[in-house]
Amino acid sequence: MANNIQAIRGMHDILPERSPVWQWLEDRVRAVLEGYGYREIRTPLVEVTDLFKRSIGEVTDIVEKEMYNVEERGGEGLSLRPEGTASCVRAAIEHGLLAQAQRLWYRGPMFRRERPQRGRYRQFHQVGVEVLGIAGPDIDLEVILLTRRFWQVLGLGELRLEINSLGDSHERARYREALVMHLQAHHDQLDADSHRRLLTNPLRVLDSKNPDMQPVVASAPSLRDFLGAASRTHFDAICAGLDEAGIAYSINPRLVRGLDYYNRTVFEWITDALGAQGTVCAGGRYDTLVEQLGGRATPAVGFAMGLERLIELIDAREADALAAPDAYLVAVGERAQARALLIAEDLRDRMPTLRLVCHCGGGSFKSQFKKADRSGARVALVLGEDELARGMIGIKPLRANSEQQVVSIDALAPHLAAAI
RNA sequence: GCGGACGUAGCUCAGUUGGUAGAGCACCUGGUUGUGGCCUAGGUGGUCGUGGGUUCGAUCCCCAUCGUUCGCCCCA
Repeated sequence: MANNIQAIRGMHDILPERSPVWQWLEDRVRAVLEGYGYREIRTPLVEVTDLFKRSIGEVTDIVEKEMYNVEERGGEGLSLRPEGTASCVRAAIEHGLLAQAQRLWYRGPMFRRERPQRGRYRQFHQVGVEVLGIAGPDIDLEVILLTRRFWQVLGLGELRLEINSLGDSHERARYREALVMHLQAHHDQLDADSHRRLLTNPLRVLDSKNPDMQPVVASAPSLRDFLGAASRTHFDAICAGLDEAGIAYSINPRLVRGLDYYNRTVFEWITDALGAQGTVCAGGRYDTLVEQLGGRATPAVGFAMGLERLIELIDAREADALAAPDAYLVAVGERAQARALLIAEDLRDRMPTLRLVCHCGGGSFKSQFKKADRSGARVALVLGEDELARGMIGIKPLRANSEQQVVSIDALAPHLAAAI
């Protein structure tokens, strides 16, 4: 291990043993998104640093200390994307997508130079959705319904939904002032983190996990009291919709956001199974972002979910079973091995969807059968020198206790089709 | 970024009050078996994360470093 190069901190390989779950997750998620008419958008992993400064916010941790910046000779600063929304909006503006409403989704790796922990990695993967150009609360609701369907399809229980409204930017600004005043009045009761947050993101103080902070937090003014009629109506409509759809949720007035661009609706799906990194999916409305990035004012809602966190909640058995090959071709003896490759090719020609592993590299019947078992294949095709001499090949069900069937090599395909 | 824990074969771990290490699973070979699944005999495989220090001698002590992990911070 001494001089070996290893993957860098917080960035991990997904090994073949694990990839079936990833593929299963990605396939199912994609199927749901297509079922709602969302279309995939793929954007570069690298963007001009300024894009993230202007969208996420200059004073956020992400921008201040967690971005991977890359140098380009004589050019402007570039960064590995720490999230997906900014790129989507940039692309939508750049290519005139905003002429009509857009339901977009994306997936891929994101990069944040944080201290790694379970559920928090320096390269991690998100699937996200961005709906651009629809203002009403019905689309907020659709997006939440969509996420609930994810959990149904993925077999996840035990996720709870928390929602809140941040109001529009004016309401939020007024609240922020009131909150800062309150916090300053109790300055001596704040812990070090909260002192810092007072300057950077005062709303975050409400989120404090320090029990000593609870009195100050509890006596703070409530954001809800600062919402205007329009914001309230919007929020109430969503709550009513959730009720009708039978989605349990709790309104968490302290649910705020680390990213600057959110307004009105914010929501999070949370699990207790992952310790400190329990938020599996989070999103909300960001009606001012498009304009902020130079596009014409366009309402927007979206969310992102962390795939590593979801993977931890998924039972991998079904995925592993789906990933197994249909058949495993066992061939013992030099001539049989050489012939096996050709037989396998012929089968793949005749059965385009067949998943067939042809054993290579020799070995005894015993060792080859062992591998066939491991592969999860339903049947083994058995080709020994004696079978080969007679132009025959064996079809033997694995796992089940049934008899080997010996058929002519020329007539193998239909027999194999019947056996799997 | 802050504080704590951990780092021994591919995997899960045991162990040495300091004298260069073991088990189970996996892998390879053989026996038994109706050519694999059970059972059984044997074998390969580790400079005990890395670098330095203390010591006659360190995997076990000390320091540093890298990595993982728990909480904080942050967030998906």
